[in-house]
Amino acid sequence: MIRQLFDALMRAYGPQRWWPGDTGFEVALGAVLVQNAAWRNAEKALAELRGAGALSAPVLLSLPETALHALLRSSGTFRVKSERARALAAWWVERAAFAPAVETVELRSELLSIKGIGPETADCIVLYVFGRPVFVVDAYARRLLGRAGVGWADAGYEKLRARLEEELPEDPHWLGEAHAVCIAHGQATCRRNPRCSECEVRRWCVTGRVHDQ
DNA sequence: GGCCAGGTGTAAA
DNA sequence: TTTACACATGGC
Repeated sequence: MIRQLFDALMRAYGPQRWWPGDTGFEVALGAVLVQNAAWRNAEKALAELRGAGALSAPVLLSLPETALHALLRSSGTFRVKSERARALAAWWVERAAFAPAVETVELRSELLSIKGIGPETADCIVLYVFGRPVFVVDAYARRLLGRAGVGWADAGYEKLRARLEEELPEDPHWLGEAHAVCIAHGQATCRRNPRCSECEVRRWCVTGRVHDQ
């Protein structure tokens, strides 16, 4: 049932080519910068960093605090994110090269031990940077499942993630697309308007289709 | 002007 | 274990 819902969404929205980024570090940094921010604004900060030649961990670490603040300003909460970006960069310099040899569970807990990396951000990195099969639980996924009538949609992060990973393919590419269509669908439907909860997801429950036609 | 965006850490009950 | 709040910019 969950599997079929995602399949329907994937058919409706098509391949998403997500997550964007030229390097692993850029993708990981993007996951930090998008925290509680619109992607558009996170992207601006990444562009600023690129312009400054600071889209690499060692260079980012070498920047004075004030310079980093200025570059990250457009992503919001820039003082907080400067510290988080640095913590990530420090881990990157030290550990990223060893990551391929580390078990997924271990890699995940390493990332979670970095200050400023919580479960969602860690899973984005584990999935999109290191290609491990994890389901990224975000607000969109939660809302989607809730509207589809999934009873355990409001369970805690770990519980929800485990349950979804149990039911879905253990395939990083598929799970990446699954996360991406949650976002595509979430952004295509109104976030607050209650009518939207009567929208495509509910219709899917009846017709097996996300969109008409 | 007000509300919100692909969250997390901390403090307090 | 749960809840409340700070963090701060940019778009609508």
